[in-house]
Amino acid sequence: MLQVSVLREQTAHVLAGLAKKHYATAEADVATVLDLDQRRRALQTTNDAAQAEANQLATQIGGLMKAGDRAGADALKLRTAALKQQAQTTGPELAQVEKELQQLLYKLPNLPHASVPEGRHAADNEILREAGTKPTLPADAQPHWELIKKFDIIDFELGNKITGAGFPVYKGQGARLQRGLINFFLDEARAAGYTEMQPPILVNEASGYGTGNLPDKDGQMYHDAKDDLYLIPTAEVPLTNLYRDEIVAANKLPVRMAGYTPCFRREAGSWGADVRGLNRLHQFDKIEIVQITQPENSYAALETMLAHVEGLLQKLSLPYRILRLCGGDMSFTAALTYDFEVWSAAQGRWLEVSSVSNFETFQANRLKCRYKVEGGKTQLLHTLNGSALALPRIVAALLENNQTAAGITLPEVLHSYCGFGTIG
RNA sequence: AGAGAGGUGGCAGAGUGGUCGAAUGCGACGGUUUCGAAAACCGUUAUACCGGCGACGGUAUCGGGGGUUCGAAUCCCCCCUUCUCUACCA
Repeated sequence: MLQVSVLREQTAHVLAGLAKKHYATAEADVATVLDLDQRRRALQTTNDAAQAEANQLATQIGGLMKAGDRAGADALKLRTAALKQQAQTTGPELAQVEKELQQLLYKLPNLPHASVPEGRHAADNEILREAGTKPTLPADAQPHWELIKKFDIIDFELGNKITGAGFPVYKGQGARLQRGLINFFLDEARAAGYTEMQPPILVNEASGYGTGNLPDKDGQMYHDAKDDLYLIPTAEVPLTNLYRDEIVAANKLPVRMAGYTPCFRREAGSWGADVRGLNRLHQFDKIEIVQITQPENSYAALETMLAHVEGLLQKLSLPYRILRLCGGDMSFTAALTYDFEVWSAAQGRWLEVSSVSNFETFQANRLKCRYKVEGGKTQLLHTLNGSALALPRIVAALLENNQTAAGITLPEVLHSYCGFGTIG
């Protein structure tokens, strides 16, 4: 959520940013925000003054009552009754204006960083670099959805039976590969200075709002109506919300956390042709890294996260490329996002396996996540996160890129983690 | 899941209708003292919003929300949560 003060003091900058994100009704919405803000402040000034008078009268009445002057007290009560009546209209009016303001602010996306390229679609993303060697596959190479059947390691039919589409069952070496990858990613994160965390995978409504998943993406999360809890779409939600309503001590900064969790996404409306196999699932495993930093350090932190993810892909010997997302393709909450894609050789396409973002104060403002600067004033922190990494597409690329007549040859680094070097 | 008891500032812990944003202690910070430190003493020590160039003033917040009242930390209702006992379970 953007800060009203920023809209008020840097209106032109805000409008330019929203335009870069292709937010259609920027002019009108910003004007409305400013208008609501002005009305809100005027109403609060009026209300506060009335409340101050009422408080003063209440004290006087108390004094009169104690002195036994019932008539005097009753006289003052006439005035408080009038104030009360006034409050009955201005009070709800203020609440209404605040609510409208809040709802409109929830609708406005974050402003993009200066380095974000112009553009509307994925095709406009800037390719930062490409690395690794694309493998030359044998003539009878198969896509991963065939390979998993051939080696009997991931079973979609069984998942259909016990749950539904998009909930695969990992079997034998498939399950062990999952476990090995999870451990590998967690160990790497720990070595890079991230504290391993195991959060709940159901969160309450306030947490959904804190990271910006609500109200924007309400339909994308699984929701348990009975207890009003949401299944997390990413560990970003519980981990970042650990710092909701906190004033973080300066010596605890930067916060660095890593967590493995299953992730749940309804993917409403996006179930289509090119989402076969492991490309898109309702449940998948992911290791997420989260940082909370002082504003002046957040872009340096983003670079370290980028380097960390890049190192993982290099250790897995997967060909990859890094994209800087354009304004139109970035998420609602991000100020700057780098996507990592790996080459899925049999599909002949790039698969997104990680998204690393700086949210600046956008989440922190909702979260009320702050620290104290010199002089004792509180200031919003910056939040960042990235996948390090999401498993299914990594598995897809590992299977496709490393298929040989003898089976799937796993990269060296995974052998000890999995307890085997070859699938098949 | 049933019964009972609680949730107050960074922590501990008073306060059961008015002068309470809240005693006291601890901790932390600043100062005095000291060669330095400890001890002692003095002082400071929540957050958000509104008004003001500022000094400062105002409003709200005692788990959350609603209500009663001129006035609520204190009374009433709902929710969340913690502890004890019972039940259950990995």
